[in-house]
Amino acid sequence: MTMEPIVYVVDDDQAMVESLSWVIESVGLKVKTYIRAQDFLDHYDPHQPGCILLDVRMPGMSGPELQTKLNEIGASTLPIIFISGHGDVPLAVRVMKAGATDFLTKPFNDQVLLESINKALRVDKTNREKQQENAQAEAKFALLSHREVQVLQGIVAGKQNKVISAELNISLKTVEAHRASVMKKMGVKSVPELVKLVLTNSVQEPVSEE
Amino acid sequence: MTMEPIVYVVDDDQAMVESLSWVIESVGLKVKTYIRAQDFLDHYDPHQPGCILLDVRMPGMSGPELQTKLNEIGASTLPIIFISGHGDVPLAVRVMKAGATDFLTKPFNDQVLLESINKALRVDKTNREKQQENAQAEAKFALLSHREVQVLQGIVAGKQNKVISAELNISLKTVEAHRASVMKKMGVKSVPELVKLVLTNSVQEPVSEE
DNA sequence: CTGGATATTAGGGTTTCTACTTATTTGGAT
DNA sequence: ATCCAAATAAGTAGAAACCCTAATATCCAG
Repeated sequence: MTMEPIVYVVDDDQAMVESLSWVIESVGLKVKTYIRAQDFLDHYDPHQPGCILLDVRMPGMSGPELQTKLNEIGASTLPIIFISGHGDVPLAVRVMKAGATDFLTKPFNDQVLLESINKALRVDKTNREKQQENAQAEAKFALLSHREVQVLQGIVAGKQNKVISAELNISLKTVEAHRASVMKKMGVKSVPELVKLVLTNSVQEPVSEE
Repeated sequence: MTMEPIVYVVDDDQAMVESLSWVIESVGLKVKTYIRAQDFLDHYDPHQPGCILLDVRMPGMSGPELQTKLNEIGASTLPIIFISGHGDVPLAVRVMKAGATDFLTKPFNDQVLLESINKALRVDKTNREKQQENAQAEAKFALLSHREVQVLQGIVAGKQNKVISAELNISLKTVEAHRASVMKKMGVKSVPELVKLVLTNSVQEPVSEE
């Protein structure tokens, strides 16, 4: 289920919106337009891949304000390309530092626009793939019981079963049972696979205090 | 050997340089100044922590040109804070996309400047720590013979010794010997440690966010 | 030529992990 | 109260890994 990406155009200038839509659709990309930032917020689907072409200056919620809001809610960070008619360097720098992928000043070349959109869509794609992997690892992790998590941490920390059993005050046999259960639930057949799964998916690591 | 960071000021405007130096030194930071980008290139030490305050427009090599050059040679990417007297949005966006940590337009508040410098120095510090760990791992890795590297890869891939021996067409006993040698040379006592060492140090990238 | 590093193999013993089965207890959820 | 998942634990057997010593062959450098 690889959804076709959508280029969201958020701009209050009707003529600009139509012009942008024409250019973007001319290369076969889907476009959805909003004349107010709030409209976008109300209707967008976090699971839909794509990117945002966002006007800086709009009545109501401004482009940068929308960016801040999207960053705050966190879920599904669509890449944002800002579009501005006036040269405001501090603003441009601020939104770039806040994670925007580009900041275009009018008038701009169609080629520049499309290039920027393509890059944003590529970024979104890799982000989503990463998130996907992560979600799957999290889902498996959620299946583990409290004890199993403790044992998992011991394994990843490189501790032997007997060490884990001593630390948790349970028998070696019990640790072995939990260990087998962990391997099965996490869907791996070797310790290195388990370690990789845990490390590359930002699952919590054992904090070895000393 | 934690060297004191140095704020490099690269600007052809003598008055500006003195003003910046005064502010930066007033909070106890060391400053070195250059009136030409080439001077900086000729004299800077990649091992010296710090950051660069870089004027955009200079006779000879411009600020962005220096940034490009530093990115090309790659080694020791000092965080760069650009300083500009004129509002050129496309330029600001370009250098930010190229990795600059900030872009200040004159006139700017001392507080803003110092805040930006502190952030750049923090970024540099974490980058260097990461590079340090990486270099140590690389050094250990370099000690391994060809065969040992092959066995290491097998281990990290989660293969059993007998599988590795079959793939390399050598006896199980030989694999065991190489395996022990690998663990010793890499300075680890368990497979999970080994996997972590390899995974977290195989590919390094400079950190750029806060 | 010789010493050192590397690669290869082996024996033998110890430790650890895995697989399979069985069984008791306990704390929630229905 | 009953049922179930989780935690606990034991046994047995075999596979795999670890540890130590030792031997042979090759190649390179001093």
